[in-house]
Amino acid sequence: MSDATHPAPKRSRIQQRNRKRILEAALDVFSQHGYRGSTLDQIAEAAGLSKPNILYYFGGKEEIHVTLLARLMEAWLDPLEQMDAKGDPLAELLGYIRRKMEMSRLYPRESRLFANEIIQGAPRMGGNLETGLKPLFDDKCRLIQDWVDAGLLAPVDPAHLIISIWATTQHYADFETQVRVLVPDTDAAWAAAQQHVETMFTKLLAP
Amino acid sequence: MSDATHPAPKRSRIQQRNRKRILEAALDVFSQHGYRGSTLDQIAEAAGLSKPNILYYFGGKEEIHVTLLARLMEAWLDPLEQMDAKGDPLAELLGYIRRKMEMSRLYPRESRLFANEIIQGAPRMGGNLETGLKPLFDDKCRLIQDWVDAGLLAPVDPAHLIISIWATTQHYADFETQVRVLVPDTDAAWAAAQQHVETMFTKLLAP
DNA sequence: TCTCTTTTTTACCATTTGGTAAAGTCACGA
DNA sequence: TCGTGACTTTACCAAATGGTAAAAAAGAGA
Repeated sequence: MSDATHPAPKRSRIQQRNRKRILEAALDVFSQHGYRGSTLDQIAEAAGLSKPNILYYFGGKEEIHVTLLARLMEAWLDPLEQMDAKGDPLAELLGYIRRKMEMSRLYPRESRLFANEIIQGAPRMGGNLETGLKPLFDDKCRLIQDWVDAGLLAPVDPAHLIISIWATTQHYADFETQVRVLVPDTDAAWAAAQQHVETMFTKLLAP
Repeated sequence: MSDATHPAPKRSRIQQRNRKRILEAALDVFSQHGYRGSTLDQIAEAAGLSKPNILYYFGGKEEIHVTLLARLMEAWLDPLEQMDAKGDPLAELLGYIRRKMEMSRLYPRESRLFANEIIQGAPRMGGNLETGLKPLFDDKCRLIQDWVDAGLLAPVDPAHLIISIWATTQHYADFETQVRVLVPDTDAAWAAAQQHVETMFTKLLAP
């Protein structure tokens, strides 16, 4: 999937390097201040490039943001995609939960970028929610329903199960500021958080 | 608790009415676009007042935002405060969960205002997190721990329990855009959501 | 009704910000 | 080494935005 505006299919070494730099810097800035709270100057400084130079690589502020969102969507869907119909239901779901917790710990910026966008009504996500997320979501809901029907999981509403998995796991990234105030020593706390979430869903799902 | 900048303790009828209008409009705008994404002109239009007129009632954009946050903090803490040490542990916690779900349904704008602020590092919350939230949080954590120690609840990490209650309940307000895409017919879905969340925590907490 | 205070409007302003034009500068193949 | 296309910088600009000054209008009390 290449972005809409820049036509070039092959990119020079310099382009690859600088586009990467810009996206990395933009992720930093956008995830911290939101779309409108971020300025091209901030991104430029973080990327170590001049503002006009950034606009040489991207059509504009919005294009950078949209590019980021589109790229991240893939990575975001991946853990759910991995949930396998052929595996053991409870193990598959717990694996999914573990992967999501891992993502919150390793990629909090990405999580906050999405959170910012969704909270504000996803004005720049285009149809990505409908075309990217919804089909996969529906597919996995069906899978979970099958598991429930087969008696392999306790009866549960698949849609709300997935939603509550997102809620609990992403919360640690999105509301990190709050969590840090309330639960000091974030390192040891991560283990406790992981333990808690896994226990919660194990008790919910065990048939 | 009066706000810092405006000294007047008694306010005229007109002032009361117009300050209320402004805060209501600002809640609408801020919760939808975040702090920097919102403009005084937007707020002014939503309030039906001119921009300079708004600045007659509030010292500036930031003061409006801070005032909103401070006011909402009280309402936000209330459901947790109500959790009573003398009641039945499971019933008290489920009551708390129900009140939080209710708040997400009735006051999604307030929830999103907070979410926006926290995600971006709570730059305008001052010490409200430490002085307002933390003491209550710690207090209730102790209460829950007592219940666990007394064998009235299944063993659970109190801090992460509260955090996961926040996560699951607030998610429905904060990520409403996403939920709406994935779960059509929001009316019937609310009942299912409530049911799901209550089941989840009942299974987790039943001793 | 007259006067003094409170509220509202009109006309501005300085800064910030996304974006552009055009003149360099650099890198690399011939 | 030289020319050509890819990359960078300098110098701008127009619009948006938070905020102010001061005049005008509206209330309220005597």
